[in-house]
Amino acid sequence: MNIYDLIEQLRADPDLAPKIRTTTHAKGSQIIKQGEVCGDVIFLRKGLAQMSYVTFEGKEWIKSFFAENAIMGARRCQILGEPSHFAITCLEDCEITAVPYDGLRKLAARAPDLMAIFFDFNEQVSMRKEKREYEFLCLSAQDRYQGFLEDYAHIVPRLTQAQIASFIGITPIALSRIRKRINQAESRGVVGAQ
Amino acid sequence: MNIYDLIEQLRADPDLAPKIRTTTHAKGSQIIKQGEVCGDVIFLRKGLAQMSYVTFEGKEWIKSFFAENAIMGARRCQILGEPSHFAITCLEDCEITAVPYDGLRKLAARAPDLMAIFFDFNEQVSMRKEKREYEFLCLSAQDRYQGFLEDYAHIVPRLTQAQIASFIGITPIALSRIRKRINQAESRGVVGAQ
DNA sequence: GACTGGCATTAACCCGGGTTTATTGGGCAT
DNA sequence: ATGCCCAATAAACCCGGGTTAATGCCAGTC
Repeated sequence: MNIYDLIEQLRADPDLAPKIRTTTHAKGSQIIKQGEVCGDVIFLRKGLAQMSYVTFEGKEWIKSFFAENAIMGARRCQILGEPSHFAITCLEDCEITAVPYDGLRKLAARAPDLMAIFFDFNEQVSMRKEKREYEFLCLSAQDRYQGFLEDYAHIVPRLTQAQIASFIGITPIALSRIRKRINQAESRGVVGAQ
Repeated sequence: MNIYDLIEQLRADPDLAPKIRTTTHAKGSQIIKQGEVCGDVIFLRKGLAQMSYVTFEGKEWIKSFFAENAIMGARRCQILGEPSHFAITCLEDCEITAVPYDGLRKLAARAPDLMAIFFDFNEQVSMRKEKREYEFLCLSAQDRYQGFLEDYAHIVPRLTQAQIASFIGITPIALSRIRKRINQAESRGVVGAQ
């Protein structure tokens, strides 16, 4: 199910339709700011975005990337109405459609097929988070990096090393060292083509 | 909503009722083994259990603890029918009620209030996982330990240091060093009662 | 009381990653 | 071509946590 069909389905509801807004955001701007409340479910039509925490010391740790056709939101705001612990920032110019969560939740209560879609969506998110927990618990930084290159191959070309490092939980310097190690291992291990 | 009421509600369904089994498991035994398929949703009536990964090198990393009145299961098995990446092990003698996920899922599709319960349950799990991701990304081992003591105060007395260490992603030796640091800081900082 | 096994702690050593600072090199505007 | 900015790399140093092995400390049990 792509988000365009889903948004069409939401627009069909007369209560919800007037609350649905489509907007554009320039690269670098923030769709949700850390510490603010935003109860919207955000459908990313175009562009690339990240969710990230900024710590007291001013360091930024990226918790997720989102590309075209993704669904984002701050669960904490949606469910509890409390301020978001993280920000959503545009890494490229973005086009989004925002739908208030409570309206969506009410509609879903009346529309079992919609509830099922979000139920399945939650399951997908759960499984991604489970994998990420596994990687932090059991894998080294190098293993996490190599796993990232595979899993996110489609967006890797659009990211900087610093962004990738922040996502796997290390500094850009440490990532640079890891890349060096990998290159050295490869040049030692691989016999030249001729 | 406690699990006893929920189980009663599930038993009311004639299709599902015969598939519901209540069993006991001795301390140390495994309810789900790593690498095996178990599509059950497991209601923990009594006892204490853990979910954990065992790596190639034989090290065990604990991903969650569950006490009385908790709901557990391997999402991967339930949703995809694939082998579980982790095991569920009893830390005390346990009494559980197991319900097949697909039956539950079908019933939920017909019973919106049940779907809503599981939807909310998923939201709770999502928020816990989000917190855990934050802790691994942004906090030091010491901060994670002190956070654990607060969040899990009710089960801390039932756990060993090694289990706590495994949960926060360090070795028991490292945890012992952290505890020493904390004690020293306290004895320096706190003025005696008299 | 002596033996045993499991848990927690300690010490000694090593290594990966953080920190700081400096260098390189590629885009891009003027 | 020049100068600027930023991403990426490199070098030097430090520290937290892993590893191994030894010690202390109970609680059972015979």
